[in-house]
Amino acid sequence: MSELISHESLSRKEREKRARQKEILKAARELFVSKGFRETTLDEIAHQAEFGKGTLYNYFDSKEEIFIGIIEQAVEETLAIAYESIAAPGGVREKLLLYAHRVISYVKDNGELFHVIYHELHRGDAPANVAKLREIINRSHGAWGVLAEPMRTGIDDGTLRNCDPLQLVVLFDGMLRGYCFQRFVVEPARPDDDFSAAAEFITSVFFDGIVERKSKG
Amino acid sequence: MSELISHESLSRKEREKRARQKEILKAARELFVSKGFRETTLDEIAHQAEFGKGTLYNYFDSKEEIFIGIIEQAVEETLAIAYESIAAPGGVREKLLLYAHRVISYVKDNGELFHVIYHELHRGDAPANVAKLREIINRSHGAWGVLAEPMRTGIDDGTLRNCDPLQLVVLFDGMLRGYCFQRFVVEPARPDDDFSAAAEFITSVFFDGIVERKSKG
Amino acid sequence: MSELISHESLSRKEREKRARQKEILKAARELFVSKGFRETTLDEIAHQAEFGKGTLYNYFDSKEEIFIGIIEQAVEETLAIAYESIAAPGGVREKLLLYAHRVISYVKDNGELFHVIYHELHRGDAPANVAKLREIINRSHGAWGVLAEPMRTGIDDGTLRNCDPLQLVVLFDGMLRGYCFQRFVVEPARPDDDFSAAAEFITSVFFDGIVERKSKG
Amino acid sequence: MSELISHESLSRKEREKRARQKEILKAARELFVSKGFRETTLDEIAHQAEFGKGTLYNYFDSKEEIFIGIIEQAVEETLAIAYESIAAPGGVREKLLLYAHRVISYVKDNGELFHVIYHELHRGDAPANVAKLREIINRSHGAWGVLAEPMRTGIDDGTLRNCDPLQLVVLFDGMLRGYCFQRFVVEPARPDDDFSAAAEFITSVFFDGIVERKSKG
DNA sequence: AATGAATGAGACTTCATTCAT
DNA sequence: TATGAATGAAGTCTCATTCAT
Repeated sequence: MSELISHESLSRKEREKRARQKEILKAARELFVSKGFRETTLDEIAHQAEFGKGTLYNYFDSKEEIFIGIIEQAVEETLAIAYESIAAPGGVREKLLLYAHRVISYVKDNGELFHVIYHELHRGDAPANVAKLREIINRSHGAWGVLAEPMRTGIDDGTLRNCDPLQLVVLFDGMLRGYCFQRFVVEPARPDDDFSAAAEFITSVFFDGIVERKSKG
Repeated sequence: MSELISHESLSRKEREKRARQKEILKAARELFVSKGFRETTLDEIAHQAEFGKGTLYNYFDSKEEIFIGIIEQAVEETLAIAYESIAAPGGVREKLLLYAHRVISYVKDNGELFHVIYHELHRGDAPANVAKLREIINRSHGAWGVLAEPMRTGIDDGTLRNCDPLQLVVLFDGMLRGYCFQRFVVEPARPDDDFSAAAEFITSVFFDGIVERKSKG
Repeated sequence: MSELISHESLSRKEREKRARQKEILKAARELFVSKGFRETTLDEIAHQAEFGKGTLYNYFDSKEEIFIGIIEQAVEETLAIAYESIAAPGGVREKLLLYAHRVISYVKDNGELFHVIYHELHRGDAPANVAKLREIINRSHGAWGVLAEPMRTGIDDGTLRNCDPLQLVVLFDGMLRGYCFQRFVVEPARPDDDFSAAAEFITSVFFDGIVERKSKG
Repeated sequence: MSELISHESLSRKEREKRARQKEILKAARELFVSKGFRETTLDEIAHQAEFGKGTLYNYFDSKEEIFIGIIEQAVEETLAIAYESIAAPGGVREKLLLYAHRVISYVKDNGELFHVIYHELHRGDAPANVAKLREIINRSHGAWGVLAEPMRTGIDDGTLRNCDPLQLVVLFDGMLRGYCFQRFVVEPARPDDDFSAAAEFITSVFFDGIVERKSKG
């Protein structure tokens, strides 16, 4: 029994540590997103997380480790969206429609997170953690690979034009990011409108193009 | 006459001042693009521009003013691309194809410039120059408006689907940015391939969609 | 009876407390000697002593108190060496020879302990414990006084040159420290050689000088 | 002529830089000696040197570089003393007597400088500059080698006992350091007495020993 | 007009000490 | 009593900006 207790107590400690880490990441994430990584000070993070400055160092080795933690979170979330989407019932179109939905919601809630991340990731002065970052970046781009699968299926069964499926994913993703940027960054004040319609419109443009087709013959 | 002379001399001075400013902007631009705004020091800019550090302050009031100068340059260039594109002969499709060309070349040559700019522009703690920046941002988004014109024409004459033309521009631009990001940031090492083909492919997807059409039957 | 019990229990407690203090001092001493006082953290001491960090404060009021404890130990040991030496059978020469032996062994085993202590003791910004430190320092220099006794005897009975006996002790001690510094700090890698011979040589130089004497003639 | 001017101006700049470096070293040296290296803050050095904190970094890359600068100074001075001493007219005894004089004066003026230096030099966590420090340390011990020369001469011509000359230097130096420690550190308050007599006494003990010799018989 | 040495606010990080459990 | 998470003062170092030359 003492074993159980000790096990439980260890588990509780570990759980509490994880919880604190998440709290800190949450606070830092908000600030990083609204101000950028370099522009956010540890004092601000500590204040936002309602901890003392030194306490942060009990959970992360450096400011950079906090940033890496956030990136890991975001990458996991991105991958989750991709996997959820391809698990949707139906064909490619249905899956991408769901993906569009999810991405728009995600960006709406998380703002410029990806912008900040890309900004920091792709710079020359990558710090000591090059190896870890490389791995994370690769995982991140893995989301494209996940979505490429149903695309390939569509190509193989003759539903879609014959071309590089990864390329197609990139273009679709590009349209989504473009939309989100214009919608949430350039015109953030506009009241929420129908994001479902937006997702459908984008998906429609991607599959059918923008040329008007006199249906009927 | 002394007025004339003084006027001429002032004019020469003015011209020289502009020339110096451009040199500084050129140096700063290279550094900002490769290292980011915060990470570039005035020492580095001064060294790259082959001026003394103090001299920079004879041409710009602050580091931020230099950044604004670069943004202005970039916005002008972006607008120029938009105007050139819509001036191309032919219909919407030809104009957008040219735009795709131009954007890909531009990003290839200027790297992450836009990334850095967006990163800095859309931050909460915009400093004293809010007004000036707002104006620049608006001009920047003006490029979308320029491209929206031919789009509207296409819609009006029934060639294109009936929808918000600005929205369409945003999606097309998004595909281009997505492609460029994947091509120049994620896979920068890949040898240059046929960018014309890429531009045509993207334009084709945009106009015709990705669905395979059994032409005729 | 309860008094007795309580007294006994207190006594046991007291004994245990002393034991714990010694354990802590032992751990701290090793670290202070190899890393210096300022460079050793309480975390390291706690880990080395296999106690929790907070527990240390049940036995010492501050990091500085730990250091003082170590100094006290060292001073006691130094005095012990002095007293042992003068208790040796024989005359001044035999006593000092034993002292040389002891000091060399002690420095060999305790490394730079004295160096660290002197370094910390003789600083301008002596903290709150000035009084206590002064007292300890005086005790420490007392070792010289102890050794001065047989020296004075030698002077009085005409065996040694007539001069200040304390001065002589200081010079002899200096030679020993010089030897130890060169032997254990400058050339620590050299394999152990005959320290007895060294002690004898030093003692011989001190008593007889370095001038070659044509014995007899 | 412009060449000459430019050459002169460069030289002036260089000279001024050296002068500033020396000012900073002077200020830092005083503080390091009285408080120790770790205990002296950059703010204090800056204040003592009457410079802004940032200015120090125009002349030294880090606090550690300042310390290294001081060590280099001290080592040069030590070597100078050694070389001056062996250049003195007369035999070994006269040379060592001069050395004793010089060392006592030097320690009187520079206090615990060497103590601080040794303390910092011989520790485990030697920083990045291991190579440079090693070289400096070796130069420093070179002073012993310099003094060993006349010692060897004395041995060779039969004046001195046959033994390792370096060993002898170490012992003589030890006596001097011991004397200085007792005189300037332990009893700093004592009014200046006759240091010449002290130097002569120490030299006499070293050469002749402390045993009373019934001259004549 | 050109320069770069001087400046000090502010950044990240460490660590002795406290205190709730 | 034993613990170690929490704390914030204090340390080193950076860099945009100023100003005397």
